[in-house]
Amino acid sequence: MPQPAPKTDARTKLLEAALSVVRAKGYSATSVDELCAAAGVTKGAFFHHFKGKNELGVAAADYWSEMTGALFANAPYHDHADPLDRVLGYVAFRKALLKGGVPDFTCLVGTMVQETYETAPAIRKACEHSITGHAATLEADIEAATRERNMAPDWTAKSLALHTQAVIQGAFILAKATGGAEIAADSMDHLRRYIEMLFRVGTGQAKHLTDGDSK
Amino acid sequence: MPQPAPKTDARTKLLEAALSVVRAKGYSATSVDELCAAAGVTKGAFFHHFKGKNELGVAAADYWSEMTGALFANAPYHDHADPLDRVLGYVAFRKALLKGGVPDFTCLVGTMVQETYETAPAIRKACEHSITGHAATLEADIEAATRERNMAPDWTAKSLALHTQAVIQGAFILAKATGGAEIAADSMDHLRRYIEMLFRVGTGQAKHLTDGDSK
DNA sequence: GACAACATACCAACCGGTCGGTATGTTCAT
DNA sequence: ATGAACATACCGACCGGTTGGTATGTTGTC
Repeated sequence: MPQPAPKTDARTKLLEAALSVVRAKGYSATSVDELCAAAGVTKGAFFHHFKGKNELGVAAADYWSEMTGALFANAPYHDHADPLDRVLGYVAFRKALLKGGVPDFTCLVGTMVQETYETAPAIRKACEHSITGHAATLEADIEAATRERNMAPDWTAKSLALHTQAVIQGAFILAKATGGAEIAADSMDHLRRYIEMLFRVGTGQAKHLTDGDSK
Repeated sequence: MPQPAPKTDARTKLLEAALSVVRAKGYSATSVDELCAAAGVTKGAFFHHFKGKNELGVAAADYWSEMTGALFANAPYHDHADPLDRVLGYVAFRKALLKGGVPDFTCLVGTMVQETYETAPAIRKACEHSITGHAATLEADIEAATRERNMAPDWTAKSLALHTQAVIQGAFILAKATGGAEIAADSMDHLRRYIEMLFRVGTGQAKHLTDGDSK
């Protein structure tokens, strides 16, 4: 009673509900009523916290950035000394995340931006920020890995970081199309192989790892 | 003799309208009324040709397969003698297609499957068929390229063919998120580089041929 | 008693889908 | 060759449910 209990408030419950419902049904097909029902709150609570559905969309994208940001920040792949191992560890971590049903491991902002990129600029921007912000966490390690090896590649660390996101997002689409994660896992294997090759046979004057395989 | 009407019928006009409207707004956000208005037909015509919205979704995916199938079948990259050149030519062709506004070059079935994979199994299946069918047109060339070089890779032609689709679909998502095609083009460059490296063309050394790095 | 955090009741617009109807063939026995 | 019987393509008013959104409480806390 004197202590305000740490109960989850309606806003958080709505955002949490948005994560699961929108990932399963898409943004447009998710109604406000449905969101309220899933969150166990009423419509009044919804419009108390959000001006409208689109504002919830933006908030959900931001919330997603927060959640996934924490997940990846605390992931063990950062412990590697070699920045390249951190990058490869990231890809392995992404692959390990492919568990459970398709809606459980796919990306909220990747789903949302497809539906809203032309019709809801605010949501598009929030999704862009989420994806590019996440890619940016890889960029430093990629950059460090090239510098450590005195490479002068004809690609930028930024473009490779974004490419990993493209592969991952595309893998999710294939998973949704086939109804399973297997193809997505295969694609991430190809991504891992690509990165390994980039840092072994530099395009240009770079050279690396004269002895055998890493495993 | 009595020729069947040479005018475009309502069904085709509706499918054509679906391609552009759905790619811009998504499937769920596209209403039947809107589709009819864009096609210049009435609602009666719509429900004469399609049992419901979902049946149009399936027909649109099939129509998309038909249209893109013809586009790629007639594309010039098939003329290369070396199957690897055909694969690389395909990637270059996909990159060259990144012109105009984002809704103009993105993929209908990739967009639709994200919204419907859980709620409309028939559409999901049609989209899966469209993507895997398109990937299959690459598989033979990839297979031939490996055989021609006596390679025994630890990846399959099928998985690489599907990986190209993952990269392309993911590139579209990034294009939608950023509002431009530049990042998508960069990602396709990475894909081209990956395939080149897999087959050790360009600056790479073809040291692996009988090197025994396969399983 | 002011204010935030919710709940309840309600609305107008819009949604997918239905339905009775028309215009234009096509078929085929007469 | 005609005309009844039937089929196809399309029209647009209409229906009931759902939508995002609003207006107005109620409740607990400072």
